[in-house]
Amino acid sequence: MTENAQQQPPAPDSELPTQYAPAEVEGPLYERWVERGYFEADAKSEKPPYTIVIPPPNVTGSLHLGHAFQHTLMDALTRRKRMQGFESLWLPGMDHAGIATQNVVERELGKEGKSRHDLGREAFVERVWQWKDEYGGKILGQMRRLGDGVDWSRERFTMDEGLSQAVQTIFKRLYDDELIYRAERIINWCPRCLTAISDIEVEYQDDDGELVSMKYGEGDDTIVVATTRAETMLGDTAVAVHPDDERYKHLVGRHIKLPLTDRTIPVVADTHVDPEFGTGAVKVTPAHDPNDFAIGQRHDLESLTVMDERGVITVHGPFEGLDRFEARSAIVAALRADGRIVAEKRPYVHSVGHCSRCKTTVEPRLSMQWWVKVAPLAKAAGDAVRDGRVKIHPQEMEKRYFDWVDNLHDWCISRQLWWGHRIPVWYGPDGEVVCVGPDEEPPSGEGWTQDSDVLDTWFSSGLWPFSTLGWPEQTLDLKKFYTTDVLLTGHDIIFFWVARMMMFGLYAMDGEVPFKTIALTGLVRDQFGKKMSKSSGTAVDPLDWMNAYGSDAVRFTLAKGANPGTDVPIGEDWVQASRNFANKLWNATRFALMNGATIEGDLPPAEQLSATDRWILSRLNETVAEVDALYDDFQFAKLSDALYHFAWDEVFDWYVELSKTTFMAGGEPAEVSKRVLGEVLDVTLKLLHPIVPFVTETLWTTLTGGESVVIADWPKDSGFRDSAAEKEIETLQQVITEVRRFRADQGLQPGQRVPARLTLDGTALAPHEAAIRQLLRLQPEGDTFAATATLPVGGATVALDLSGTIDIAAERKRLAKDLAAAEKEKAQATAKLGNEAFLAKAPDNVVDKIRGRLTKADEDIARITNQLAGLPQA
RNA sequence: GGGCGCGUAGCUCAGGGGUAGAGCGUCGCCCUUACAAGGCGAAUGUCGGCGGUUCGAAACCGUCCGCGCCCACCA
Repeated sequence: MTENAQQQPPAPDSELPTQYAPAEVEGPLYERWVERGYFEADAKSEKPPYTIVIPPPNVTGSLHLGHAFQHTLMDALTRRKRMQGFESLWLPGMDHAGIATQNVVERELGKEGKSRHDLGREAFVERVWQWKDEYGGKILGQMRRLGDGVDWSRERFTMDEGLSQAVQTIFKRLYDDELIYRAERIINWCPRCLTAISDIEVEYQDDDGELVSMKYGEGDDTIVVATTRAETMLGDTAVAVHPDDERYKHLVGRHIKLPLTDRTIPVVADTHVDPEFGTGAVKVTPAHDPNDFAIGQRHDLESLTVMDERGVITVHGPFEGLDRFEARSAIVAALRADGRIVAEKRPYVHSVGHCSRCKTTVEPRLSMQWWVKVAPLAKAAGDAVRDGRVKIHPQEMEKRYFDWVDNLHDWCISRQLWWGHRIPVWYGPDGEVVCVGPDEEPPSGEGWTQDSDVLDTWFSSGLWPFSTLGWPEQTLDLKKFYTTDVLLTGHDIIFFWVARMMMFGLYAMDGEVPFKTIALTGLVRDQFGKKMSKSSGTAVDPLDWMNAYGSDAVRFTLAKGANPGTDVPIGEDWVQASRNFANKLWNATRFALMNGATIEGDLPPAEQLSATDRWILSRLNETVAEVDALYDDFQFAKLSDALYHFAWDEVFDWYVELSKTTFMAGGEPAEVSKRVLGEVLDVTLKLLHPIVPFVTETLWTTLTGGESVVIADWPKDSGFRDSAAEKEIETLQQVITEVRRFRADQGLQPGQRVPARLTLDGTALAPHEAAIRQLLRLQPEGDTFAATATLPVGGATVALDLSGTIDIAAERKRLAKDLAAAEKEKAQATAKLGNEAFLAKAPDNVVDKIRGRLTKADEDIARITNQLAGLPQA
């Protein structure tokens, strides 16, 4: 609190303090909303449903600005729909986040000097549950702080009982439909996490490597192959060349000696080989490279695995026990000693896959895993967008979605982890394989064991839009709230999550899409547009800002940055600016309350309203219409901006200022204006509520005495428009601005009262004389007039004389500058209107516009000339 | 290698065939009884370069330069 604020006398007619203190205001409100059940949706309601399921945050996480951003938008959408009379459901929950969470708990264990194997599977999983109970809810508290209007009675977790049921049900169904199968293939293996990961969990980046060319074979039968992965040569079972490659035709079908081993390997011809690349000959390691595996299949080659799950060489000999990278240099050294290295290129930049969880270099590995056959599912997922049943917003993102679903490889879903949904498949003593459905007893007896793997975490989150509503049970919730309306999430998880929900949703719900619209957001960045990261210290804990400036300020800043599909920069200065806006709302409402603004009774009919009143009501309705249209197009930045400017520039800086004169004069116009001001604030606060729920709740309930703006009716455009009043007030604003500039140029202090004579008769501004005098600090009359400002009003002119100490030279200079500008304008417009091609081809409204500019320029020139002539000689 | 997007005021970004916009920052005056977290006023741009289409281009087309992101089995 500033000294200044403390010196303020308490406002007599207001219960509100002079300054907005978000921490005090926001605190109690959220719990009250929850207690009153405002966010609980009723499946039996007659109202039309509006559903958003939250992208479940990982239990390992805490709220970062990216969450705050998306949550603000989802909250705004569901709050608005609730106010519009929808049965609005925003369903919260969290994701068990398989690898991520297991890694975190393993790290914890590591601090105690233990590994998960010391505990054993059951105890370890128990430990993860404990961890989840203890820390997992952190983000839920942060959601409350942010003001998320979620239905806590429906909170879900991707490993809760219902979800497990759903997972087992769909697994069984897919298995029976032969859309889930088990196969041995090359998979992406993380030698640190010790599990398979799917293609999209691999992040490629350019790494420095070395491309070595090494000579295989003896005597005349030699061939040079190039590789970046020399260590895999221990597992080579062929050399491949292109069938048309004349250089090697004589070798195809022959066997050559593989160096450092006692094996010979065949030379095979395969069209996959690019004769232009390197030497045109490629070593083939079917067990450690997906391409080589394919070649191996075609030529019936043996697959030799040369390293274990940690990437340690297992081949007997000098390299046994070496890590894969140590083995690489050791083998290159050994080959060099043999004179078999014929060329080396280093550094050789090439793309290398890394585990998205721990950044370890991924090792392609031959392994038995479970797979989802995605072709038919992906086809349906693509078609649903192609035929418009699901809209992707912004539309440019569609292409990215199609590129993926239309070129999808089968999805490896088994993970060699302990934390997750266990694969519901049992193996019998005689090789039987039984997939167990949710209501079935697993086979019992000697020798039966369950598959030890768990499912990819995205398998269960792929079921999220319907499993959270009770599927596979045909619940009331499912009936009422599925298909959900909007899926709002970052564009970074289109493939991980969005596409999988589409596939599973269509499959499980008999072709009913999981959501009507996919709204993709950008990522939150710092104030310079740079990526925020913990390591560089640029990551901000949103709680810090929420505590300092209020949740509303953080929310408003994020909403203002939300241009569709683009990244969102945010800086502390901007949050401060939003806090200032909240404070402005606060004080404007205080002013209104102190002056008796009211929402009692009907709005007076238009005949009883002043032009000022009609102007602001006209603008109010335009704003309602504009905001509605922007909401429907997910244009959060624009609608926030529109509200910001309407409230601040038009309502607070003009309507409130103009109304002061009306209030001072009293009488019937003052009564009318109180009602209009109450109306304008009532509607404006409602319009702002979805984005800044806390401050609007406090102000709206104080202003209206209503129970809560959360359950208030969303404003409707009454259709009232008054373009004449808008024009009139616009002119008034121009005149006032012009005179203010004149005053400022003359060095008159803003508060200094200046005697002045207004000649407004016969102009539209006549009724506004009192307001003009008030806003311009003009005294009723003056004796000596030193300078004349003559201002244009709707065709006529207003002569405005100002007395005081006038800097004639400065005024002359300014007018000369304005005159030059007006003359230039006139010349341009004249040239344009003299251009026959322009007149012939330009549309009428443009020609009219140019004519208007010419008229205006003429008026300006006349006015300025007049003023210059009226200036006393220096 | 393919695809998408972006280059507009000091910074972050809107806009979009017919006189260049916002917020923040900057400068000047002011505690004008809602608000100094405020008010009023001001300055600031060859809208990335070059060509083309057009009566008119910052906007449309082509091309070049710079930047970002996504995809790809670059041995």
